[in-house]
Amino acid sequence: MRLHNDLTRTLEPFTPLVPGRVTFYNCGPTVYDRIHIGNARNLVVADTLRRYLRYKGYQVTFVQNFTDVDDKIIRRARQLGIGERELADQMITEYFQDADALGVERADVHPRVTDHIPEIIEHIAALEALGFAYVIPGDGVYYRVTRKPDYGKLSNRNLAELQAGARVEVSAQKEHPMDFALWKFQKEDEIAWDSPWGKGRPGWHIECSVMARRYLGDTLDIHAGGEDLIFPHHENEIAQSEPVTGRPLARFWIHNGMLTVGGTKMSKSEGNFWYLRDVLQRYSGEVVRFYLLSAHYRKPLEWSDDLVAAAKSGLERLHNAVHNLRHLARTAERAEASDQERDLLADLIARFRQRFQEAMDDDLNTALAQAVLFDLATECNRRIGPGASRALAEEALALFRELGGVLGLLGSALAEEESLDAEIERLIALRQAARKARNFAEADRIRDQLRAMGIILEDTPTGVRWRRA
RNA sequence: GGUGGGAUGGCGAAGUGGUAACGCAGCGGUCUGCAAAACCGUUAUGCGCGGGUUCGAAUCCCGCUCCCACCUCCA
Repeated sequence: MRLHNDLTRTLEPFTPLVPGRVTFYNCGPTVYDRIHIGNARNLVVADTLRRYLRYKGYQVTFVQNFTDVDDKIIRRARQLGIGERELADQMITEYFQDADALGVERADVHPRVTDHIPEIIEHIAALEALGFAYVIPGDGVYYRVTRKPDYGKLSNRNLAELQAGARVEVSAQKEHPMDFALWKFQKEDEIAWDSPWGKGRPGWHIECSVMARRYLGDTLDIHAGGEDLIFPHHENEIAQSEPVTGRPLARFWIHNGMLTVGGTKMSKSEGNFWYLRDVLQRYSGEVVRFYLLSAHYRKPLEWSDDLVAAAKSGLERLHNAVHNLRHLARTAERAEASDQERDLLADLIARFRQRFQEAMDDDLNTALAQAVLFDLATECNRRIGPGASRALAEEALALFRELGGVLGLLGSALAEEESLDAEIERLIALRQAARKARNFAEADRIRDQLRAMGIILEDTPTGVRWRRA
């Protein structure tokens, strides 16, 4: 598999440090609010990469943090009149509801900053001992960027360039404008912990350095996040980690592109964002996930209702193919596959599994992988019809399950049949009787009635088939 | 000012040297009692513009135009 490594800005063959095992850290949300659809893209991309690596046979250890203390959390908690921990707890609960809807699996560890204060202090002390930290009284402990000759290697810029375009407020007391806080001293009655430098709380970047190391070791195989985290967040993580461990923080840096609205980046500060929760009122998590994977992860992706609606139609095509196969499996008169069917199946599996893997191996080309699923659907629709054996239909379904599962899609369509309630069963039977009596007006009336109840009927050569709208 | 990314049919989106995937939308047809679903056909002689290299370029080179992101919190 090849992945685009943002550290080298090239496509590189991916191999983990320890054969067969992958350590993977994704920068998780700051839990001061519900996540928006842009956050969702990062979650889905990281989750999909994780699933694919597992599919390839790697044992993946996936860690994603919660940033549960920062300015925004403190401000929000005050507005609401609750504690920071309480707010964070609430938002973490909300987070899991949203992530679950998207089919994003739980990380192996979801560490929280406030549970790792001693390790953070220890790390800052280590930096200080190495001459990478200094105190600004009344302000905080700062990182000394000029002490790191390769500072800027991830974002591909040097201190002179950074300084030239700096929009950051330059504190008169900072040695360099790019120096950043490792520890912020307590102001007023802000939440704070004791430290050798005084009461305060961690700076933004230090948490990831510390928690990634705590759970995954000095060097991660993959560190992911949104591309807007490249600078300063990930640059600063590297700056903090590498002097202490003496090792590269991560071997592969993977960043997803931004979601856009009207061509410009979606962001909380701009206000042009949609909460995932609200989007999920209109579209299923699967539709959202499918849309988020419909473009390559490193490209910007426009978010609009029309585009998502079109994706929903496309996904329905895959669902229909699955429903067709399930109906065939259910109604098949023959259990065992014929020789001819076995050949067909072997051909389908060989071709589509390979094409799918080639797509995913090429820097996680999920758009192409989806196209493979569409082609598979067409092939199944064309070549597996009435008269097919149950074995053939079920094996084709297994292929959908395998490939769809890597993308985190099609789970519900493939799931065991929920039973219809008796009233609906009765209406379907009534309509069948009406059709048999060639009372089509009555049959159509019942079909419309069921349609209004969210049940779509389709008459096939092997009997009536229903699906949910 | 610096650093990157991008412009592909009506819409979205793959494709980085061999003659334009895939999805949506549209149109025509087959099937159907009618539908739905599905299938078949059809919709870019051309991939921002102008040059160049090559037997051959959306893909490489040069120039130009426009757009976006990052350099501040952001996924």
